Amino acid sequence: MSAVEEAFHGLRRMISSGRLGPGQRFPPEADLCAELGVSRSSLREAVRMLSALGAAESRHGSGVYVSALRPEDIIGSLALTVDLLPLSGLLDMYELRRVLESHAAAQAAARSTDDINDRLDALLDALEACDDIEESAQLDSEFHETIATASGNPTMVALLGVFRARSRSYQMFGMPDGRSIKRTSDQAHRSIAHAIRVHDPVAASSAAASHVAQTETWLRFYRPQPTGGSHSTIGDGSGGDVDDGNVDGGSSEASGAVGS
Amino acid sequence: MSAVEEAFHGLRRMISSGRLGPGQRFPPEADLCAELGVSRSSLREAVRMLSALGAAESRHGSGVYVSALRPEDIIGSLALTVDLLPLSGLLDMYELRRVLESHAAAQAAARSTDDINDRLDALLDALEACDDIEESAQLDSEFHETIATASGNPTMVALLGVFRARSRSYQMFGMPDGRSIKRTSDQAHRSIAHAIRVHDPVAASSAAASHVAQTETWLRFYRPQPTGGSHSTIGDGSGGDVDDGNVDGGSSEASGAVGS
DNA sequence: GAAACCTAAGTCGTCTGATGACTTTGTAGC
DNA sequence: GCTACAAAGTCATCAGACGACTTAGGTTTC
Repeated sequence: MSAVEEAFHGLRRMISSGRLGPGQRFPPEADLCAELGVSRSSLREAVRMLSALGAAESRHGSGVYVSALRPEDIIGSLALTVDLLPLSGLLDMYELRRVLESHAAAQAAARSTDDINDRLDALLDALEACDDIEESAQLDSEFHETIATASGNPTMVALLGVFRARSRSYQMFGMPDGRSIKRTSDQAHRSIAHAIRVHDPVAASSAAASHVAQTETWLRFYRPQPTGGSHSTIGDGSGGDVDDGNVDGGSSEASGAVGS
Repeated sequence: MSAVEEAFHGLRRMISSGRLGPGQRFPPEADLCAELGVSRSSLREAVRMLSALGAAESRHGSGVYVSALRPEDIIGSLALTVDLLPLSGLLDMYELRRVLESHAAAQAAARSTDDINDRLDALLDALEACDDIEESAQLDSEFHETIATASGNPTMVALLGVFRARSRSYQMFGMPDGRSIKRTSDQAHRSIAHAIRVHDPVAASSAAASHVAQTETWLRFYRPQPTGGSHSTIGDGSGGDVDDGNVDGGSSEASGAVGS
């Protein structure tokens, strides 16, 4: 095992063994080097890995700390890399998103309060009145996040957040049929919100599933122009019912707009 | 922005802009340092981050390469850190697992072939005949992975694999009622496999959901002894219907056994 | 001519030392 | 008590050197 791997697993073990708990501070770099038997460079690379994965956090001048170790922290670490996936892979993710979003809507319907329902309605009012592409994307995202939060599972919020962040790179509302797409999307949102308000989990679930599936279809057939550039599609020949022909992959730099 | 972050985003942009595609090689370290304006140490830390997240791969003597950028690659990077989560967080993840496992079973039921059905039956025969805790865990895991694979979505396979890897740290079959638990688990597996064989997605879905929920209940109330040590539970006061009282968190070092 | 071997260049992996920046703590002064 | 300041502790970054590994190309051998 290389020096960096050695250090990485050593640090990891300090947490998994219970020696260090969430929020606690690691010993100083010098001590860690001595204990793990590696140089400072290698140790630092190992710490970077742990912090990229959301399990540790380095504070300049203070020390290296174990993160809070909430599932959200770990899952959130995906956010910076899902952006890099080509579109063909994104479609696989949409199947997961559809299932989870649907479940979240059902849970939200079972547990919704007046506060939540009012907030959802307010967001939809603003969204329908909104003409700006970027702002629409933001409101759309908040709508879905509110539902996820209402479902009561922070891990779900984080995972759906990651999926949503990825979608944002596509100019869905900016596509040729943008206005028509947005109208359809607005209606779907109303259906979901209504089902949640009347505590109908089954209706909420299917409305959400249908909404995500619709978005997926737009993505697949309209082939939106990515905003940051494009790279070649990778061939993973196992997409199930996913027609992964020569769909071009792309990725986000400028933040575009999204319909989801 | 710090030097390492600068470098990290620079590297990331090389991919997202389309300048480098999956499998392609980055310029040598020296060139990257010059282009990004950072020292070699900082650059290397940035590369480590990217590789920890599954987006790049460094090969000694050869160069740094962009990964295949399949969703599995990215999601698989979670495997090394979910082990660190305390039990309270794990229960949130089980809700996601239940939903996804259930969906995968339904998809598998719709698409199962003779090969798959035979393989599932063979695994269950072996599992029921098996007395060794560790081997049981392995067979159990293969059973679930086969179903996920049959569902046709590699991203799902990867995500469920991550969840499963985490479960393995708990000695479920080794608990006081281990034999009884394993019998119940075996029966549930048979139900799932049967529903898949007869192409009944609804039955497969509910059988799988029920199986995961059962496992979740065992985990929550039996409080298995973690094998590697334990750390204090973190309080996230938002577990939905999850009763996150003073359940002790733990983590894996020795590979224990699992029922799932 | 083909295969095996060898050599050299290119590249990453690791270590060491030095300097700067930031945080924290304790102390002195008011 | 509060502020200001100084000192110690800690991480951030850079630079240089050497070793290990891979790759490519040429050479030898059969």
